[in-house]
Amino acid sequence: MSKIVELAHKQLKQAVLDAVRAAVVEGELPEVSVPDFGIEIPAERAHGDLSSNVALVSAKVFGRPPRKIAEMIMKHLELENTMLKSAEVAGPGFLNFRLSDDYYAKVVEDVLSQGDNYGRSDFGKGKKVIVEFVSANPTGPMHMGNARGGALGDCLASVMEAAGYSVWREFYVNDAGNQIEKFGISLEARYIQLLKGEDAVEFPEDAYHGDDIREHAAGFAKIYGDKYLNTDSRERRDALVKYALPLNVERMRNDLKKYRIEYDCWFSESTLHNNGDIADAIRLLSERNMTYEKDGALWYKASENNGEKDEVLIRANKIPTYFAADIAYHINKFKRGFDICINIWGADHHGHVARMKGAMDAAGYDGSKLEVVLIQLVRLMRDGEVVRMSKRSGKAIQLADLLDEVPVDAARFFFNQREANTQMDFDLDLAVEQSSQNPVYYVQYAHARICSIFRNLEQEGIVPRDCTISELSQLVQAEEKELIRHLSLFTDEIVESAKTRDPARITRYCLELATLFHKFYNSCRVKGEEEPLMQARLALCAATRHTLKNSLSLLKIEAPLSM
RNA sequence: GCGCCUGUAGCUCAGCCGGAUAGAGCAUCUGCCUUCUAAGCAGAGGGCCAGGGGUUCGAGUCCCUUCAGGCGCGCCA
Repeated sequence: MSKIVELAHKQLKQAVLDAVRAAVVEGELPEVSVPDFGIEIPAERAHGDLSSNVALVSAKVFGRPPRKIAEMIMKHLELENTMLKSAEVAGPGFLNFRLSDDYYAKVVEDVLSQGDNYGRSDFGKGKKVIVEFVSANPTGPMHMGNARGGALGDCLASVMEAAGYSVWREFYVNDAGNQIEKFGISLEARYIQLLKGEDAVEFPEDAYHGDDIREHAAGFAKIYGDKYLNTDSRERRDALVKYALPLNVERMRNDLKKYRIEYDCWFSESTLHNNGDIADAIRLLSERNMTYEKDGALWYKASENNGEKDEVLIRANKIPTYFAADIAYHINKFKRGFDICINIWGADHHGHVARMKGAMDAAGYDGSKLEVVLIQLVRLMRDGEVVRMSKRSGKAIQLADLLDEVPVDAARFFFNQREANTQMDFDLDLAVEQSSQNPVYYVQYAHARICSIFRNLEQEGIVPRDCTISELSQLVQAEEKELIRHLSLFTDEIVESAKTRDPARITRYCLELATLFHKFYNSCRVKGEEEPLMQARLALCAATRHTLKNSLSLLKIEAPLSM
């Protein structure tokens, strides 16, 4: 909470408790402790600025009707020296409070004094958080799910940073295991087909059919010619993978960079295979009596640790499973000292969540520190119909396809409009539309409008100056108060967003802020007002601009100076 | 079959720890530019909160149940 909001809440709570005490002393209420009560902002503005349900929740312990209790508290309320102006009893027993004008003035002053830092807090107390997201399979291009996961994961990371966590962004590169084997088989088949004709070998049905595989094979052939045509298959595949994999990873890195995502670390799964981490993890589980052998494979007792059934760690062919590697990877994260490990996964992996957490417990780590945010399917919509095919590849839509059509600002905003765990349709027509219907432009327009006000006044030689609290207290119109009230909630919104791991709250906050500014703009003029009021409104504009910019920067969306 | 998620206006979605008359945007209709950006604002219509039980001062919100949709239940990742 911003410190002004926090102070107002504290004062309200104290005033209520003092009033209850006074009523007890007078013998009007029995001497029992008041249950924890809430302070909230009433949906209906006529109900005041803040409202408390203290009388409703304490009806039982006091043995009086809520309304009566509210009236008693009201009678003893002492609001002097607080930022609360008045109070009244309403409805079934709510106590409704009004905030003083200088409360609003202080909020504006507070925002301005914090500037680019407004909204940041130390809620997270510097706890170390790792957010692992996208982690797309490096055997091919990234798809729509990765696009959504990227926008959400990156924004969640930013939000947690702003909420006072120490955040680490990581991409887990699955450069080992079965899918790499399949990648090699696919490349090999295309390589041979390229050199000896399409009919030379049959392309395996379950291999990767994308054009990117052919392109890699061609690129490889250009360098090595037929050098690997007659070598041992193993050697050939390894060479092909060694050539193509870095190219794929590099492409992902570039695409994500275009998408404004940069990682602190690209963590290779292969290092876990090579440095003994996987063997160590399996040994650890075995020592803790969590494994057994059956049918030539080594099994992990998942069913004893939150899993639905037991899982194979080492196949009969002695190759560890993906699950084994993933256990080692997460142990590695814990060993690196992260207090919270957040993974952004596709919802199709949800079956994996409980057993992964269970595996951490089984290995002697705290599985509850591992959190998974699941992302549901995205459908791309054009003209009201689902788009399945990519124009460029004829296959599934890729992240790169999306960015060909949709500005990064729009893509990032749209993906952050919905909670992760709900299916969403991405409206292509809307995302590219440069009009008020497009929410991104609506928000950016508000920012550009504010900048324009400053430009215009500057041309007339008017320079914004610091205002006194009493000058800022002239901001008393309904539209001004609503705007300020929303500014005051920003810090809290970020904290809430971090707590619930839900960055979608930020886009909603931006939209609401833009709306309130547009309303203010239409009903209050800045230019041409008396100097003190004009300066006070300029201050409000500046505070709004900071808050808009800060919230957009959490989403890594530009705040344009003009449009 | 079992498990997870979802169901709120014609459409897309909010609804905070259970609070007062359930809110936005889009779409539809009506107004507002000689004054700081009309990419804006003001107003109107539109609801069995999927259905049914329960918990309590009070339920869109919590519990049970039915229905509908999505996903998952590999020595795949």
